[in-house]
Amino acid sequence: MSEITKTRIIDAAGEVFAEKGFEQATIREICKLADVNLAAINYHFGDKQKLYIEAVKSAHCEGEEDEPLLIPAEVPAEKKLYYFIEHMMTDMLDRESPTWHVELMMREMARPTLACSELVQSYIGPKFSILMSIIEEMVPATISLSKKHLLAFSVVGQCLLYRFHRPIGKLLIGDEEFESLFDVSYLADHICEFSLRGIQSISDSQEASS
Amino acid sequence: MSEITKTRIIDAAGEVFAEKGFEQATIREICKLADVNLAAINYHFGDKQKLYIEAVKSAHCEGEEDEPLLIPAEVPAEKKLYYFIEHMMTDMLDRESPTWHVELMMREMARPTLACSELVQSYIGPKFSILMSIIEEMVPATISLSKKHLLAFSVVGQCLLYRFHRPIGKLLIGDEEFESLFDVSYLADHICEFSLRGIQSISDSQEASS
DNA sequence: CATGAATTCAAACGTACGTTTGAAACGCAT
DNA sequence: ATGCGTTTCAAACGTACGTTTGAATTCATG
Repeated sequence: MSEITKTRIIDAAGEVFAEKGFEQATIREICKLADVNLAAINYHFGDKQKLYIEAVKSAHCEGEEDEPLLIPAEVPAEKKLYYFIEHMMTDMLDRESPTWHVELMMREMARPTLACSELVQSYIGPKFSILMSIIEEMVPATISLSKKHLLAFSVVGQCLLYRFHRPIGKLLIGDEEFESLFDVSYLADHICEFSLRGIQSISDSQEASS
Repeated sequence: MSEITKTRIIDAAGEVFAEKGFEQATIREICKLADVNLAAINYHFGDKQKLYIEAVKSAHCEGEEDEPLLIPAEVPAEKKLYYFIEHMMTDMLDRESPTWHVELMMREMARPTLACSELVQSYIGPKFSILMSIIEEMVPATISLSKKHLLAFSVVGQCLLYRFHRPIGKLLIGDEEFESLFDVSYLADHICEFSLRGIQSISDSQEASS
């Protein structure tokens, strides 16, 4: 029963894969970090690829419980939207050095591999469904599903920018200025207010045309 | 005078770097595509890294002239915003297989390397400035620069989502549904309308508090 | 304690990569 | 045609990688 070896390898692999990506990570570095022999990866997982998939799986199994997104049903939809955005931004940004679980999932989002579809199914999909149901509370029932998808994408697009294009942002407006914006609740406030009006706008124009 | 060799190499390099990224691209593949000898890269550029930087440079020098963004000064700011968004979306999405110039710049945005700062300075920066000046036409002068930056980020965040997270989108809502949304002017319409209200919202709340 | 399967280990294999080399081919002024 | 700097070429070098191997070790079970 050497499950402890397997988990040590997965932890080390998650860390290294998160930092360097699949191709740039080497099993030698992973094994050194896990303090196991080189051949252990082949023995326990088969090859590098299978280890990677296990690491991604582990990323969204362990990571999810961090602070689950539980939104009280009785609050108005506007407040739910704020909770959602704030939770998403916290997950992505609010750590000194984010745990490899998040980092690895973000990497998988940026450049999907085989492990991606499962990640979408068991992690991203459920979150997206929550957002969709919040949006559905705010728009008339007559609005088409496509329009609601666009609204959801507009919300998450604003959030993801700060995760995926941070270096560009710093180069664009300067390090200090950009970092000074980088307060989760400040950003969440902005995105939420911006989006609330946008959502109203679309549902207004839909009602007018129906 | 073997400038033609250099340009053949840069073209091939741009293509391969765009498709596979810096690390995954091999100079052997580049040389084969360019139909030059292996040693040509070292002779003309020094090493792989310097070739990459030259390729990125070339990407935003040649690529820029495609269809320059010229917005007539007399149209209302709302229309300027639409032009901007539509131009950005067209650049990023509206090609069967996008020219390597765009692809390479997008790759550099997703994971910046040494070549990034120059890309920001000479390509992204100017575009961002245009967006900022459009926003400045729409908000009261009293609004802070930070708030205007947030507004600009909200606009481009919505646009970039469709470029960088297309595979996720397809997995989330289904291939056909997602691709059916993928019409540049339809998306630009949505993002523009969504953003116009968002921008108004922020400037309203600013005026109320000032 | 003895036995056999499960696990670990050091070492090596084969391959692919970026880079270097030294000679050959070319272009061009004399 | 001769000589010389520039450019191309086939071949090799050194290194790092994923993977494999077969022996050594550990461990549970009888």
